[in-house]
Amino acid sequence: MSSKRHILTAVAWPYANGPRHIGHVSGFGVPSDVFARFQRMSGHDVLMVSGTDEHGTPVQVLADQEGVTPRQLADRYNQVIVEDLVALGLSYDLFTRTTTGNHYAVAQELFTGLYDNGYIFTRTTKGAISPSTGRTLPDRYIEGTCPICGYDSARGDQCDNCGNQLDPIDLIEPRSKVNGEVPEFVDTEHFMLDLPAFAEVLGTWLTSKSGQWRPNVLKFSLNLLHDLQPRAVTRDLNWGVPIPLEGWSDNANKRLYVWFDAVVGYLSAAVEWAKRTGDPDAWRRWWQDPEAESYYFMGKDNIVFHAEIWPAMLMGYSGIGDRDGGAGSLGALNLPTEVVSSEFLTMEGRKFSSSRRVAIYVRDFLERYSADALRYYIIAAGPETQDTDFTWAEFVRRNNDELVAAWGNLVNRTISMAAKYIGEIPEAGDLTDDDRRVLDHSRAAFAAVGEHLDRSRFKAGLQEAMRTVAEANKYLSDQAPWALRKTDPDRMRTVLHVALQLVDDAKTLLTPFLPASSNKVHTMLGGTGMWSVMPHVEDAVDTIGGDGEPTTYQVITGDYAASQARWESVPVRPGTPLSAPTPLFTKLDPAVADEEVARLENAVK
RNA sequence: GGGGCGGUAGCUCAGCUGGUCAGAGCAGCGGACUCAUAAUCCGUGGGUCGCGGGUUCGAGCCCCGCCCGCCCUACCA
Repeated sequence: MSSKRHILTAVAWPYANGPRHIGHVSGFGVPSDVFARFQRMSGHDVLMVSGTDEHGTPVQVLADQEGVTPRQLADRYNQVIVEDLVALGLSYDLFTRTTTGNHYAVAQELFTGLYDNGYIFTRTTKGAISPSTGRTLPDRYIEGTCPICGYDSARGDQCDNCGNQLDPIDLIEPRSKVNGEVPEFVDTEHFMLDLPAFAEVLGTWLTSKSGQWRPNVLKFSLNLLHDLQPRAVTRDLNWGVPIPLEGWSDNANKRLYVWFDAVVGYLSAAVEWAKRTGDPDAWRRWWQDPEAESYYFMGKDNIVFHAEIWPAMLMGYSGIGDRDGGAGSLGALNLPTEVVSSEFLTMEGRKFSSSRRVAIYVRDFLERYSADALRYYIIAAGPETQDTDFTWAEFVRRNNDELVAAWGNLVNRTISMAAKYIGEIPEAGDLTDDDRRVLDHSRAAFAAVGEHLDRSRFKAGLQEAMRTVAEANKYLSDQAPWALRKTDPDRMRTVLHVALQLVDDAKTLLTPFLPASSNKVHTMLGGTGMWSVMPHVEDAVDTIGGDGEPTTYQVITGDYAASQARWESVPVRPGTPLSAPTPLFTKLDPAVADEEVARLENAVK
């Protein structure tokens, strides 16, 4: 902890086919931000990157349905998602998108490197295409009668009635879910990533992570090694990154498969970030220094890409694997230090489902409640190691009893008293054993909470931080400074000094979780300047969609180095003027829970 | 079908490599206090740890079988 580390915080790329719901941000968003903020406060060099994932069939299909181009659709949802993530206070160094010229170039470079080293080969496969467009028709978009049970709405990949896995070519009377036409099964040539060539190196690497990663991620990944198959990296589609090979690059209907380019985003975003800082090689400190660390945050549905496929791509590009060959022109690239996957959030007992509108969108949520209230709930009750259920009643309860009653009220009662009785932060007189003990505990909490956060145990970290809040409330009850006011004013001043110090420490401990409210407390305690810098939206310029003209788009970034926040107890300064505080959080009427559930029921109808 | 994860007090969840591990918070009940967004503090009842076997001196924690939920199964990021 003493030396400065380079820590890449790689956050899953939200797919730009709609607004994101609170399940999404509880998986990748809030935990990664808590981690990044904590590491920055600890003095480390953090690079936190992500962006919207905008290619692929789902975007294309949705765009067709709405009568817009995929690019227009991606633009729209990129914008929505950027606004939501900024509103949540997620401190990306760069949140960009996969449709930039920079991203195209880096994705193609990865492809080329893998190809040159012999890890990508072509294979002719039988695939369904839409006869009217010539595009790949994914299995899930094909419907027909199940050859096994006769169910007439079986999907191409699986029959929902009998549960059997299917091959779309076996469906009786297959039809496209997109437009009803009969799909055509044609021979089509695709590039494949030779995953089996990495089985051994992946196994060695994964095994070395034993005891470090969350066990479910590790077990799951190791198990996948038993049956690695080559995986297609191209599709018949014109919405995506062109294939950078002679004879293929101008094929309008053959593109890199969306997963391939999306996962390269972690690297391309780092490169883009470096260019923006004016030091184009700056990204190398996080990707090529052997001491640098990288943490990837995502939901459990993405483990295979982050613990298996992306590492294989990095190895292949770097010249590690069954076949020899050197590193590509960027040089060898670091493998993930840790893949931090969270489980899923359900919603009042049901799965989130955008199509059935069983969802609470980030935007709707933040219109009515604060970002910190949501952040608090996600960390305190979110799906860190197992699926958890979001209920409005529990949200209201946590907000009212924990945020408002415990923390908000501690801030309020302490500063109120100090402001009313003294008007400034008082000097401490002689400290009693009780004073010293509670101050020691508070200081010790930095190591305890920090240990949890460094190991991505956010729930435990928050609990530990909130314990100091409870201790401070107890301290006030025990010492009763309001009663000392008449009997022993000097002692009262000491008690309030100690209490204010506890509040200040708790504010620091809670900063990674609740940055906006910690900033408020900083100000209330007479602090000036910016305690913990929040992200902002900024214009960037690049070519978009791979075609010529440079365009302006918006990115999330921030000058986080300007933050004063450090992971340590800082003595409060006696004499600092204090004024009556304003409430830190809003208490919610319990009726809110019923209203929100009703709103959800109506949406479902 | 195969694989992964989970099923612990009324509710939401902790319990890492088997031996105070039967816990926390909330809700309930009783009390204290009044500085504070009626907030806070103290005390207290409550569980056959999904079901059935097994290993062990000892098992929520290990093994086997079953039931239920969720996720993945590589063409819904």
